Amino acid sequence: MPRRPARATLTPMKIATFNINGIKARINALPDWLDEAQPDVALLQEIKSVDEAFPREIFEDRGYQVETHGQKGFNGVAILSKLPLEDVTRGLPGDDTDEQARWIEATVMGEVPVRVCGLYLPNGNPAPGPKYDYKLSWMKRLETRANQLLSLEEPALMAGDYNVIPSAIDAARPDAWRDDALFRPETREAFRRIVNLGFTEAFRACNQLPEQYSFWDYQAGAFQRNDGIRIDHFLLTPQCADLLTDCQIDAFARAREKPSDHVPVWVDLAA
DNA sequence: ATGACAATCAGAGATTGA
Repeated sequence: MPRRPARATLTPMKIATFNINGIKARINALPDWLDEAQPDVALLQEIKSVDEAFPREIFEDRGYQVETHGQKGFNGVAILSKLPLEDVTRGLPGDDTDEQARWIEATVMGEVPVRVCGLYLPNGNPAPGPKYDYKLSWMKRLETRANQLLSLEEPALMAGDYNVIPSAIDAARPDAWRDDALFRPETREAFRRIVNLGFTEAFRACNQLPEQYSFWDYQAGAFQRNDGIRIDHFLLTPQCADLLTDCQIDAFARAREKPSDHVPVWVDLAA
């Protein structure tokens, strides 16, 4: 991780990503984690709710501005922010026929403004097949947006559930995932293509240890056996990476009452 | 080899997820 200390004049900004697997099902676990972790910004995926049904008061009462991009039953993303948000946009550009709610952007107005993009990348199983084709085409659109963000030369990040296991070290049993849409070579190649444009993958910039996961299946005691995968990521532009001071996974959230199958991942930025 | 688990919509069981 960057050794340079945070600039003393700037307050740390904690930005988290969390696939909550349904806001209705996480109506207690999410507020409990927010109260404990105190992120300034939380990017949420799989709210599985239309905008009108999202319980925004729970979060507004805690001082968060709430911006949602929902749909009925599946998918859906949101941003909670204690700092003002500007220029909120919804939907990943590049395909007007795509009706799935998987992308939301806003500028967080801290001392240093940071453009944040919350994403829920398609799962893609079964692969090969139309769902996998959709995943790869979505990643191509993501690459286009990533290039646009880089060209601004400003602090920006893209974070969320990428549904990508970047490397074998990021799975407890990589061989079990070889043919899966989350780990197929084309998936990893598409992810690398984006990272290699010039992004910093925040977790691996801070931590090279194995057995660091952000998802465990609900079945067969996967969490208890730490049979997990790391699929929730932060990609930072160079100007954002300059602000990075820490990135951690709140694995403890998986041991709580009625947990999501994902846990929060967060960065600290000197912004 | 299969199912195991959870959530949603709907109001049973199919679909989706990873």
